[in-house]
Amino acid sequence: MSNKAARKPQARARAVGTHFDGDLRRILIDAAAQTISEVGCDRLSLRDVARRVGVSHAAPAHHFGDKAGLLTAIAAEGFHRFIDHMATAVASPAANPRAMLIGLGRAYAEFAESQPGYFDVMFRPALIHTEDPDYLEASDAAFAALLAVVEMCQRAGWNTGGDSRAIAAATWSFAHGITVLRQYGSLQRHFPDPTLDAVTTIASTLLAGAELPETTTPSRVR
Amino acid sequence: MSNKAARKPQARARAVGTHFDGDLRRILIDAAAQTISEVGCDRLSLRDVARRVGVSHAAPAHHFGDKAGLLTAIAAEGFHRFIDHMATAVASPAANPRAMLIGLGRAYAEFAESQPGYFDVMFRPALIHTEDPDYLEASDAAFAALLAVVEMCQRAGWNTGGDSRAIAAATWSFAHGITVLRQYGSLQRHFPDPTLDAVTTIASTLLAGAELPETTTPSRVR
DNA sequence: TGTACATCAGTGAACGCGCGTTCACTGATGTAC
DNA sequence: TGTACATCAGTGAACGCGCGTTCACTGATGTAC
Repeated sequence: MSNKAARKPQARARAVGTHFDGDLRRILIDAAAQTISEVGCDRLSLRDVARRVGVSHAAPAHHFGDKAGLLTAIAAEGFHRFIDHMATAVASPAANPRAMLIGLGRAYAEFAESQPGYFDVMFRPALIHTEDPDYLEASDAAFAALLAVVEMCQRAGWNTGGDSRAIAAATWSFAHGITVLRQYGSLQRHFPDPTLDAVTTIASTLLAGAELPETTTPSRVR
Repeated sequence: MSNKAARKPQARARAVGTHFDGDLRRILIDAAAQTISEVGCDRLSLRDVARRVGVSHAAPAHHFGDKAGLLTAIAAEGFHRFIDHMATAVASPAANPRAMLIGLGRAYAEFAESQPGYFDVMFRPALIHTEDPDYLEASDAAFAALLAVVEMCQRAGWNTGGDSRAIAAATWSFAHGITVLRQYGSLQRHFPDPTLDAVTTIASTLLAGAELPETTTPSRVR
């Protein structure tokens, strides 16, 4: 038995078994993500997922232990997909660090839009087993990937004095904020363009705004 | 009958009645917000709220129609409290527009931290009656207040060429992202300082980072 | 090749639970006359 | 001042529902001998 297998023995279902040849785990995750994209995290039920897949309602519990176990597996899978999506965005040519960071924000919003079932679970710690090693590993890898991009931008001469972790946290926060407010429809209400171009505009706008006078005192409103 | 009363006749319970003299509506909202801060939006039940207040389980439905009605009332009340909180933050002296915007982000995170029961409902459109006039009015007023601050900063010479609505959307997004990632614990995991000072640092960092070279091409990672 | 056994994915019946909503009602209060 | 009536906040019993979890089980497969 290898160290890796000893460390997470139940991480992947073995491709042997009776009715589904070990695929049921993955099938259940896919179906659950699809269900979440339709009805939201909160209305997901194990019985509904089982019904969609066509297995008994006890099957999901058999694979994931409990409901939080299924959601945890979805979140971990979501972070892996997220990392892949981000890597694609960063790999495409960007003229400069600003364009790259803006592209990252855009990719973030794209991911949330194209895979809402996964995205919604990734940031709902109350619903999952946050101490699950697979989940933590995937979540940390996502942050590490973002950090790598930030450091690449710094090596290109951007914001060289800043703490890269703080910059990464700021970038993540900004992208996350745009994305979820967009999902909620809050941004659309006040900023009519509903397309991803709006994200680009918004991101550019805040970055542009940073070039502000340091010493002027603004006049009071009313 | 005044126009205002005609416009929203059911907006406030009249201070007449039998057992609670019309206060039960407010008491239920407070208790529900408290409950949400303890167990989260999703686990709120009308019966639990009624139990805490000490009334029959049918009383909340009597006042709010249904569960979404109660949550809608909480969201509207939350936006009103939010506006008050922001107004206080903006009223305190700020040396320049950047400090003012950072203070706004800090106030945003403070509000979410001090009144989580309200904050959590304000951005959960799936759970409320989003077409409710009170809710829409309160939500719009909050955005208008933010817009006023942005325009004040612009009048002080900051980012004068930017579209004020886009800037406001960007500011809101950034503050929202920091706030919810902090709530989830995602930021704490990668950026250890758990205090509000971290918010200030993060906000400053992104704004500082905007002063980036426009034409440099970053080197590829790996 | 054949037999016996171990494994384990998936079953389906049963459980107890808390929920939202409905509805006929009670009883205190305000008001018209 | 007294009477009759309308209003309406809050009651409590009853409903049907879908849920998560448990558990003894079935039956297909892999493996040891």
